[in-house]
Amino acid sequence: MTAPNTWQGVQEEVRRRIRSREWKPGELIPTETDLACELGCARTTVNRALRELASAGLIERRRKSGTRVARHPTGRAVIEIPLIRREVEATGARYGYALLSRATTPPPARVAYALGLPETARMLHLTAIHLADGAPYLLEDRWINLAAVPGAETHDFTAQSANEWLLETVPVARGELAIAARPCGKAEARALDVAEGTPLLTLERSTWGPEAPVTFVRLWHMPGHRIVSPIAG
Amino acid sequence: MTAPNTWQGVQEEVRRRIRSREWKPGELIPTETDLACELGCARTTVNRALRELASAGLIERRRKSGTRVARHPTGRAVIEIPLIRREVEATGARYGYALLSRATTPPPARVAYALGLPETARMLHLTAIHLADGAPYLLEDRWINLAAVPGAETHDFTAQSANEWLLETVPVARGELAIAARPCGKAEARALDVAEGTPLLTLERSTWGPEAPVTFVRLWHMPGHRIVSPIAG
DNA sequence: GAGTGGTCTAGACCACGAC
DNA sequence: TCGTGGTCTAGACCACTCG
Repeated sequence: MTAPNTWQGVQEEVRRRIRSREWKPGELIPTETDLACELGCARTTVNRALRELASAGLIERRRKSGTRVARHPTGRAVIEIPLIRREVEATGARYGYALLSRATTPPPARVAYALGLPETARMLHLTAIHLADGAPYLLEDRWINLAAVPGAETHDFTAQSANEWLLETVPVARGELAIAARPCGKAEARALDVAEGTPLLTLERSTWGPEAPVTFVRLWHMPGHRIVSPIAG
Repeated sequence: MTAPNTWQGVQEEVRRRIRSREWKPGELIPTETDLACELGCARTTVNRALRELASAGLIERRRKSGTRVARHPTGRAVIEIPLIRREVEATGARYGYALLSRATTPPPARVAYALGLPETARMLHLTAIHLADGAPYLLEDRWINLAAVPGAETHDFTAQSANEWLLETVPVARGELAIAARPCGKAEARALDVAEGTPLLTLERSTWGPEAPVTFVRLWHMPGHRIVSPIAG
């Protein structure tokens, strides 16, 4: 039990009232000042508690009109995106990495489109495989915008994955993640040692620096791979 | 440009110093008091700014030892889980729904395991299809724990999806999401009108109430479906 | 033991937005 | 206009944890 005059306590109490339908969906709840008075704490404390509930989507707040219980509480799942090496090591397995191919070529349309670059852009194309205890774990298909990361052209990616090098080298401003199921192609089948056409979970990440697009990567997971995460509600 | 003595301003400045390597990964940064003094604001303001950066994983804080720049900044993608009806309507399409099957049977091992229930538990098994502009959008394969939601046994799910009914009826305490790529089975192929074996993106949600497991659902998306989300870093 | 972050308070002013 | 949430301040005490 948390003390009721702490922000956690206030939050707990508000959650309870929402769960128990004491405050119904769409309904207005008391103002911060009133709640503070009722629960015997400062308004600041109530504000902190409610602010977090609002960012979690459980309530909706607007100046002047007040705070309402959300009508359609939308759950949220947070997916962590760690270094691949750490992801492998976290399972207790030994991590391995090998560069499969390297070329400086213009990007295919889908990559140019995802990053908002012209198809004539100079890009470095790398494919690499990540291993767990010597077995294929993940296939990485990466495109790096040489205009944004000129150092990549001369860097040696045989020892360290582009994943790690970029993270250390380039300041990242924003990114986008796309998750999809795709049939394994011929090249992926060979690299991962699975049958062509097998359904594979793919993650695509587009990354932008402060000014220019930096990199686009498609990760092919092994068959059966699952992304698991708790849902905050 | 945000005023430097607001919490957003402080956060911006700290982010800048980390991006510019002025404060390097693993390095200790000044104490809240020092920063407040330097930036000309109250310690409370600095605290708020740093608290959010810590929960975003950009810095690591410990009492007494201080605040460090995280060594391995792990990106995070937040996936929203709305009502399926709202998800469809958000695309501008007309939403449709049809119940395909209904039975009260013991769960298969994978469902029992996911919820931590015995395989002898009484469960309601529903399959339903969600439509966008009359075309298949999503196949729902749901198991409901009748011990936790007795009302489900007599409820009519032909008009309203279990998705919506449960959300309105049962208080949810926590949940888990698993994303995977699976080959389309015979039943799914018929319901979604796609070829058997086609790679489909599946979402599995397990949901618990305050005391007991409530429901397990597997959602089969149409071929090519992507989950897209910004990455916070 | 002492330094650091974590939190609460009481008061104040501001910004948005419904009326 | 004016009520509501959003934020800043200065000060205080506490809790954790390192040396």
